Amino acid sequence: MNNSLGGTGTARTSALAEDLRLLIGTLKRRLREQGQRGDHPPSQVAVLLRLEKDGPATVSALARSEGMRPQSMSAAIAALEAAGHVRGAPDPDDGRQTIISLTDTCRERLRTSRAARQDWLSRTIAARLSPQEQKDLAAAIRLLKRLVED
Amino acid sequence: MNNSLGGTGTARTSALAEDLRLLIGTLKRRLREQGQRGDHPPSQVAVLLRLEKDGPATVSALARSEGMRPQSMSAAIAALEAAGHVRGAPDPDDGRQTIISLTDTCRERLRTSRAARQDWLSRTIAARLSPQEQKDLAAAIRLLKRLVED
DNA sequence: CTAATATCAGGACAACTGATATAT
DNA sequence: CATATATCAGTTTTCCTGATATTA
Repeated sequence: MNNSLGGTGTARTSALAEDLRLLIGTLKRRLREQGQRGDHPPSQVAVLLRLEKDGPATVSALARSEGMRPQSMSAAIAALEAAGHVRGAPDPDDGRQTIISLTDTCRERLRTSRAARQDWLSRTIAARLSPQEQKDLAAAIRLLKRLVED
Repeated sequence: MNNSLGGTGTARTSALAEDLRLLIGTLKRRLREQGQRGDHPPSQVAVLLRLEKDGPATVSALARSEGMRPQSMSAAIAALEAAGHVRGAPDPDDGRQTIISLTDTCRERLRTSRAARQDWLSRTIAARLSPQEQKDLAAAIRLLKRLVED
């Protein structure tokens, strides 16, 4: 809280933070390069991930979750439905709503794409770090998790 | 290279990779939440970062770097110029070209925005990790850098 | 004359706002 | 009747392709 760079930590903490920030950017980029998603816009991919994580939902609920207008979400859902990634079914209890859910095909594609990214990282860790270094990395991950808690 | 999950590493390596992948995603998200960029589209922000990193360049060179058409880059540059973020000057040696460079104001904004993200991370490290844990983290960062080399 | 640079014109797409039909 | 859901219509933005003027 007294170095000249305006931070609240020591100079060594600042250097550590810069190293970590740049490293996170690079790792994220490398992960993204593996196992490409389909050619849908990011917002549509986000909808698929949301459906996978939270289960079936209505158009309006999805729009709220993704910070989009319901009209835009309708169009996005229509595109995803045309591509066979989601399916709509009328809600038996509320005739206004349509329940959107992932198709099994899409669920499998998401799993495969995730596995591709995961496998690259897994292979790289196995190839470049010794068993002891892997233990050290596991310990470091516990430290890093503390940084994002709460 | 013989576990049932189809990976090439051991089960423990796979678990490590999954932990790390999720952690990277969360850290990246937290960093992004700090110090928001202006309301320019991502491709225009990318142009600013490119100019900051590599120095002044022509419209065509920028278009090649960012994987855009020169016509689209022209429009992007016009928007950035209207916002006072870049400035164009004719090339004295080649009358066809216009050299695009960052304004001092923009360079300062980029620095400030980066510092905001950096400071959050720096403060969090200082607040949540003991000096010994910070040393451990520095060692772990050296390990992680090996994963992205080459 | 050929190649490179930048721009003008028009189109496609994904987000937006406003208005409307249907169901609770 | 008031509220919520979904959609129809039109606009804005950002990318694209095709064609053109200028300079090397």
